[in-house]
Amino acid sequence: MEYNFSEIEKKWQQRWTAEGSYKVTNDPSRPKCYVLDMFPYPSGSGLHVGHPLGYIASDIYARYKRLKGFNVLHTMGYDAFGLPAEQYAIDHGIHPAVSTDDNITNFRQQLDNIGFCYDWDRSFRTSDPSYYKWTQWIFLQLFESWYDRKAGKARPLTALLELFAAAGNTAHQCPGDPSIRFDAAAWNSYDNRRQQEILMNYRLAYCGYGEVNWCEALGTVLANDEVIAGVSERGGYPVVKKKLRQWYLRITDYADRLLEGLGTVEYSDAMKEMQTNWIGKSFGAEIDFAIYKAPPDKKLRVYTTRPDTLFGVDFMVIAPEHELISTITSAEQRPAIDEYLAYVNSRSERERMAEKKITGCFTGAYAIHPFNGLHIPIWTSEYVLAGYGTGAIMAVPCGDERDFKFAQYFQLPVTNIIGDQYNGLEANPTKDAILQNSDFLDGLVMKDAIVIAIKKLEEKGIGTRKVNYRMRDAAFSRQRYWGEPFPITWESDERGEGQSLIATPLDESQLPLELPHVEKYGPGPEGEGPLANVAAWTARHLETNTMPGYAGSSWYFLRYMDPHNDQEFCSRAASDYWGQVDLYIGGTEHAVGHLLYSRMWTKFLYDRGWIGHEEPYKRLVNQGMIQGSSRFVYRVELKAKPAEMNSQGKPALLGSNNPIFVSSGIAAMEGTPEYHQLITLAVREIFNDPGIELESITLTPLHVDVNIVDGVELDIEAFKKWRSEYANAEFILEDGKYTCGVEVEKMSKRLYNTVNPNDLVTKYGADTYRMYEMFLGPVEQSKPWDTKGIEGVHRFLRKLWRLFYDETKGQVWTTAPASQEEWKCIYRTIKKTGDATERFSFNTGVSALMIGVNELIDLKCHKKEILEKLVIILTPYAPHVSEELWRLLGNEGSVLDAPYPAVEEKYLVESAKNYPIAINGKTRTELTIDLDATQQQVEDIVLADDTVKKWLEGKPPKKVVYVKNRMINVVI
RNA sequence: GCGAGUGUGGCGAAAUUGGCAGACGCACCAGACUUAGGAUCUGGAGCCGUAAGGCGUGUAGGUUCGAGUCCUAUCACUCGCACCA
Repeated sequence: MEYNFSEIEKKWQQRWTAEGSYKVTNDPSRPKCYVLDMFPYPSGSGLHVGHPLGYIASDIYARYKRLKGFNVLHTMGYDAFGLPAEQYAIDHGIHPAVSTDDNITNFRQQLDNIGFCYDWDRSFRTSDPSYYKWTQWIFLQLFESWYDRKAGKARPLTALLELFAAAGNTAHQCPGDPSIRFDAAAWNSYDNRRQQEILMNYRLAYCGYGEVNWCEALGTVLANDEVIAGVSERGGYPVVKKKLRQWYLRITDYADRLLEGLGTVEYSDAMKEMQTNWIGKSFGAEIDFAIYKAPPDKKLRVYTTRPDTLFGVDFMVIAPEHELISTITSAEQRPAIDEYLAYVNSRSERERMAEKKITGCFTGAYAIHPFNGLHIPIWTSEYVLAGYGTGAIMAVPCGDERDFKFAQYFQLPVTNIIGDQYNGLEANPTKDAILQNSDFLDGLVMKDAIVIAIKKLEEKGIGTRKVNYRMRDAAFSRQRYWGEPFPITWESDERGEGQSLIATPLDESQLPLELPHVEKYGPGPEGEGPLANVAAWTARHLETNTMPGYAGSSWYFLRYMDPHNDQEFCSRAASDYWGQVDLYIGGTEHAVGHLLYSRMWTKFLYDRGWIGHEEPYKRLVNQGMIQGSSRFVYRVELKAKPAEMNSQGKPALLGSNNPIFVSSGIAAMEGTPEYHQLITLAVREIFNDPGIELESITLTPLHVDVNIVDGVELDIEAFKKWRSEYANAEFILEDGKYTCGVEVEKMSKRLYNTVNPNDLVTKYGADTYRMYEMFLGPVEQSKPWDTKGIEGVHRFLRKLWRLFYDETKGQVWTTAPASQEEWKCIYRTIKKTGDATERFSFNTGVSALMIGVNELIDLKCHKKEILEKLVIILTPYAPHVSEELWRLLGNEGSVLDAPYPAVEEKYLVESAKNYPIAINGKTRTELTIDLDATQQQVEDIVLADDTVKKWLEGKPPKKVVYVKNRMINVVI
């Protein structure tokens, strides 16, 4: 009876499904564990071996926790809405609903093959109306809520209305526009249109005009995290700034709590760092500078984190978009400024990013230093961004690199306020220097001076302490088809003014607002979404934008807890039971996008009392990326010398019809005489013509499908079949083999370096495949895929099988009682495997199992009472073979619910230890000594040893270091 | 430029706290069984050296009885951010 993995796996997958073995119930009487994968966008190219890495890790952990007695929630769904799905559909001319369907079918089949323990009854896709009904519902709650900064939490808008009616907004500054101020009387006098305008500036989901990242090629706006270096993350198309009406999430109001929350979760430091940087909190001051010869109410307000350098200011720089620029520019500078602004306008975001040259222009205006009255020239330059701080800075060239370069370029004088800490050649951004030339700050260390400067500025009423964030409110609308429609209609106000439409929420009873099926989903008119082309849609005055991809993924983890509830997004009982996700596994690419948004939504739902916890993911593990290991063949095109001219008198091109490939070792010699000679000889043989002389050789490396390469050796027959044009290819070999070149690249179909899990499962089985992915190395680590080692893991499972059944002898397991040594072996294995699984060190978990099996083979142990424990601890890693063996041993229930064996420590305690004996730190010998030996006993034993005596050469040792249960070191 | 991370045999890696460096596996070598072996089993193996022994965790220092692990400097690679005042 041999290990027939394909039969075993098929059998158990069917039975587990039929028996509902993975069905999870919300059972508050049992301890819970929630293990979640970042759900995939079902791409058209299906899964390659890189994708399941995290899924296998979480599956092992989920199964392990189940054996440990936890009620484990583990399920899977699809992030089906969004730009990639729509783009794929457009590229392939298939409706996104159809392509998404097809892709999901394919994904599901691939996932099922690997044997995951998902409760598929809880699965959904974000594009299901029954799901996005609740995405829309949460959006409406965001729309109807504001952030009460005093209370530090979101509250319903109705509470704000009461506050306004009673006391205006004096106690609750308007987050959207701080200049909006009114008392109760004013509020009550406003008409509905004005009141709605004001409320829009408070809503957590709001609509406004703003500079957005507009991508013409994709025909939509993108969030900041979807734009990389001036081009779109998807497709790499140019992105420009454009003013458009957009929906936003007021995530900036959650900036502080998103930062604080990082202290309560277990994410990697790198992940926390990325989020912290993205939020970009900085502490500083806003300072008002009077402008020379300007009316006193026209002040130049700058933001600085270094108010201590106030006396080092040599010039001011304002952003080209700054509102003051038109009013302060002097007559003689006007032409230069106009020209400069035109130049800035002509530059795309991309150009600015790519070529960072120093540009700028003097406005002709001067600011007045509030303490020494000096006149400070005001410049404008691209390097000051309109969107951050006040869009204006005070430039301190001796302390800031950019200011310094600017000063140098325009030959502006530099004031030194830090003495010999400034060398005149570059700026020194230190905070530790002692200030000079700084009036009341003289003699202070800079970091202490910051506080003092702010205090003085506040006293004089020309500055205030100010916290700034780099993070902007998140753009929340897309001018695309394949997303959740906004449950919003645009109603004209009571005066029927077409220009001032009021965003009006649909009633909850009208949800879900279903996405209409359309045949064509091209862009609508004037930057509007495709829905603007749907007459039935526009007739209802419905919002024509759709929500971005991250809307549905911001709360999906809650839906798994209560997936079929059509009264609520998730009952409070369900979310209270399952609580936080205990383990969340996914890639780093979602570090700032998805994770920040879902953290914000969770905090919001918590604020409003719908759930009881405010951080969604307690522990986050980022699986590494599996890179592709590409293989290359080297094609040569050869030009023969004139002696070989053909009938037309042109040099013959050899290898253009029947391609010729040289092995990588030969290709590597390119350019050497040996290379030329070797190829010439080979070509003479191929064409059976000893007269051929080559004039030139052109070498082209080409990607070849990794699946027809064994290690680096090309399967030539498979290669000829791979492409019809290679059917008659010729090969110049090395040692009778064709060796391919190797390079590590991203895994992608285009590079022919993808490996499909299905192929490996067919060849070795799901259990082998699962274990091999884990055996590759730590989950968090990125590494190139290499199929080579999978045989070793497969061999392990076959060796395991032979502990139970032998090909010739049949059953070899017995019910004989186990020996002391066998117990010791199994308990050691249980301990090591369990510990490894607990700390996500799945590669060492696999190796602990291998060691255990090797030892049991050495012990010739075939005892049921030992083997059945082994089978249980193997279950998380290789569930199919474990279940099969478990049943063959005569057990009744499923191994999936067997109790994880406890470690009996008594079998593991030792009375003596084989100590390494080191001389001066170098191990020279070993001695077995009782664990409770005293220092004196140890010294006596060690010094009597022949090897030690030899090294001592008769002299007494300086010292004998004895660390119990570790080692012994003799110092000479 | 700034921030984070990683450097260990031919290869993937291991070494929870400073205590036998290289577990486990791949590839490799030798042998056994075989008509055969890309099956299976047994054994070998970091490098140099016949051996004794020496050298070994990117490089150079340091702390320590003892360093892959801690400290300082430096190099290389990977990732993230990139005019954020």
